[in-house]
Amino acid sequence: MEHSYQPRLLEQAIQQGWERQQTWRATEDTSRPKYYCLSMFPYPSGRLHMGHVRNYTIGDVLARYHRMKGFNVLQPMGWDAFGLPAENAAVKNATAPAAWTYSNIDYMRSQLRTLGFAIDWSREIATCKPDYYRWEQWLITRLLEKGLVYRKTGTVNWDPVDQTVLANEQVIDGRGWRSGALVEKREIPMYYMRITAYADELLADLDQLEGWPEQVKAMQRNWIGRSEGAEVRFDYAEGEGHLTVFTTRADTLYGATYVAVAAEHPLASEAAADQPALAAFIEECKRGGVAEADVATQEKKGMATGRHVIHPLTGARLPVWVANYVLMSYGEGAVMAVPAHDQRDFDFATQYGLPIHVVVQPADGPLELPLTEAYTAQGVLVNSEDFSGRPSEEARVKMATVLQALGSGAPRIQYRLRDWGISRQRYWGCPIPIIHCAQCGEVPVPEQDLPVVLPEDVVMDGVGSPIKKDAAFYTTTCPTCGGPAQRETDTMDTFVESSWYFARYACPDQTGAMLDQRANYWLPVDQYVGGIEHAILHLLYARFFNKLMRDVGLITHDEPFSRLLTQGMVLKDGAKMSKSKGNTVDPQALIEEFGADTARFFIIFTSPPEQSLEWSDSGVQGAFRFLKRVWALGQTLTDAAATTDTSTAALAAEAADATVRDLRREVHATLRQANYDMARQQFNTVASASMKLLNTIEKLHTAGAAAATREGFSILLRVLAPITPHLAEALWGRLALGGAVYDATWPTADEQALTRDQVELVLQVNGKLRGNLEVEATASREEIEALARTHPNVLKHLEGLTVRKVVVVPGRLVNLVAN
RNA sequence: GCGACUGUGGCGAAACUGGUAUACGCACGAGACUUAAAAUCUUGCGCCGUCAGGCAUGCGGGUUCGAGUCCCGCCAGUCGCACCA
Repeated sequence: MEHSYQPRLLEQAIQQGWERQQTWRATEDTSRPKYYCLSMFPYPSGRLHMGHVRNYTIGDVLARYHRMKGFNVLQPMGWDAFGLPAENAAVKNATAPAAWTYSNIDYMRSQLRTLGFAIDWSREIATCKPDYYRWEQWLITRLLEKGLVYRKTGTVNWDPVDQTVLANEQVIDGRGWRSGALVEKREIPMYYMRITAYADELLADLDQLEGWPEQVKAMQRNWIGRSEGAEVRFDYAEGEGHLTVFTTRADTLYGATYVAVAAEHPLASEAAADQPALAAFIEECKRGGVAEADVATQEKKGMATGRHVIHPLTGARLPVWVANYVLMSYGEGAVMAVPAHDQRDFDFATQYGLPIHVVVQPADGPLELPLTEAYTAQGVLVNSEDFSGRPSEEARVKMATVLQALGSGAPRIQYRLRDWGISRQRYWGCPIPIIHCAQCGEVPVPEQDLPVVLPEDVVMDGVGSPIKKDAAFYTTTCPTCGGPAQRETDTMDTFVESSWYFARYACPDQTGAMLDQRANYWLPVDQYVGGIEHAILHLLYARFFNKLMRDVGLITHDEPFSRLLTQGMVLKDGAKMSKSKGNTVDPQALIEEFGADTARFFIIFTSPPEQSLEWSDSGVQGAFRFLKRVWALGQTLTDAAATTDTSTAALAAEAADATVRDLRREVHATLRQANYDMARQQFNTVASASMKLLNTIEKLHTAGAAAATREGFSILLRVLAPITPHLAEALWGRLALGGAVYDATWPTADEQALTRDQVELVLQVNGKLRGNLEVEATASREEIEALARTHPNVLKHLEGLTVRKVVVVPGRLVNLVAN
């Protein structure tokens, strides 16, 4: 028998056993409740990083725990395999993105296997494979027919030197990352998905997601940004035409002193035609990237266009300004400015000497003039003709009605959410299944011609996408008229693949349809685990796709993820691990030195799952030390295993000893707490509990209580089974505790063992700790109070004072309030 | 700039509904075993104070018999902001 803990050998043997027995293979089974446990699939960047290890360890703990609780568990894994890094690597190493990606997948799969996750590998998918993305293309063609996919222009980052579109992360301080050239905004045609058509449902259904963190739901609500207000039409004072603005404060309409438009607004370019200074200013506004964080933090600037619009109620001529803080993508790209009641407008008006008209005042009196800041609260209207004297809320509604009667506006609901631009001008992505025909326009690729396969054997030269230069790819014939036509050469945003993979895991081998009935068995995902950085975009898009798939009749449920756990980042020296900072820890080296169980235990123990985790090499040592102690005690107990009597009678006989009884109570109290923590997903304290259990069991062992020791150890191994599955399984087998630990029943605390005759109370005088009191568990409030008043240290602190009140919290404390 | 979150010993953290602040670890000190070291085991460990006791959960207020926990206002850090995934 081997006595020292040798995790690598042990773990390999155990993993081979799982593979032989197909232990994690999941099949539909209506006799048990199902539990679909999903961790966000990785981008195959080359090697696993600690964030992956943490993510998948948390998911694995949940999967294994639920299996022991009697659930039919599915835990799949796959690869988010399209994306920009493969193109960058291809240019750098002169390889094809496909080859690089596949070799990364092979390596990372082997890494995942050494970590011992309970994954059903038979369901593995890679999104860059045609048998996956063909169904995404199929859905897009359906959505095109339904009008949920459409084409319009969108703004992108343009690098004028490299003549290419840049991702936001490739724009650094307003310059292209390779060329260093100043980036410009440019309008190009793109395909969009009409997510705004689902805005109300995406908002409303957040309320049914009880298993989601409140902060994620709050972020999604704010992102969707539903606001009720009014649209107001301003006719041009010079020439024909009008512009429309959206406002949530129609009550301040009489205070509008100018209108601001985005640099891309048609009126701006029209006015710039004969004004070189204005044209130059518009060019300046177009400099820099499209990222909202950059736009929002830049200095507020504007310039008068010389044009005016007519105020719909007063008929006044208001000047139109171009302002760099107005976004073309929100609303109509124009805002009415009310400096007296909007802080941003106030700042702008002050900067450029524009008038400030107060039209709302607090109910309790007029504002002091001149204003030093905008008055943004609600109030009572003034200087607003017939509306003067009305409260804001009432005036707002009335104003919209009056505008509507005049044909100058209407009540409107506006969303901050914009339609989802899915076109990318890149190679390594899913081809958009559309054919452009001079005769028939844009024609979806017919179902029988799908998939549109992305050629994998290409040369990346760093300038443009290979399929845009590949006539064999883009030359085709029109499916409608048979005439010569061209394929779309843009590919899709990789968020599209990750928006439905969770459903495909249910039936990855289905070649005749996107999904089949197995999806309705497994879905919705019972537990989704992934990084908080995905709180908005990925999760919103996946929710959207779930509803799209529902509405084409593929699935029946409304929401994809019933519960969500957003795990925190892995830090070292207080900073995110990254190559550039040189503070990475390689999971591979860690596993080779200490084994997967130590890595898993450390990660679970060190921080609660939702918080960031600070890496500590000595913490890893501590985890390893603990597992060695478990192993050592397990070895000792193995020898006595066969002869140990663990019957209720044997346990009762041992408990005649007060020390043993107290220790056994501690075991069950710790277990009760661990179960509570497991249920609320606070796994770090479950790991703590396993350490406390070992401490207590060692004392039981020293005390010679063989039955209680073995009972405690069998509890410990089951509590550890989800966290350190290899160690738990090996010792469970050696101690002959019956079957395999992953199929053992999850332990519950013995209520009998938890009962106690005496309880300890805390004594306080005026809220300050002054002593302790041991009383019978059955003692009454009066008895407790009487005892408390006789306690020497309490008497000392009551000297010269009169007790005014006595607070007794049963089982906890007595507080004597005196003065 | 906007939205969301976090802040407790030297360090990671615990404290369920407001009820003994610092569980469980790490680091460190002392001791045992050893020729020695490693490993292992035992033990101590918030700060100030000789004791009595006092002070401590980012900072400033408030509610309460009692606040790490609830409320208000600050400060610092982290995540997201639509073409990184």
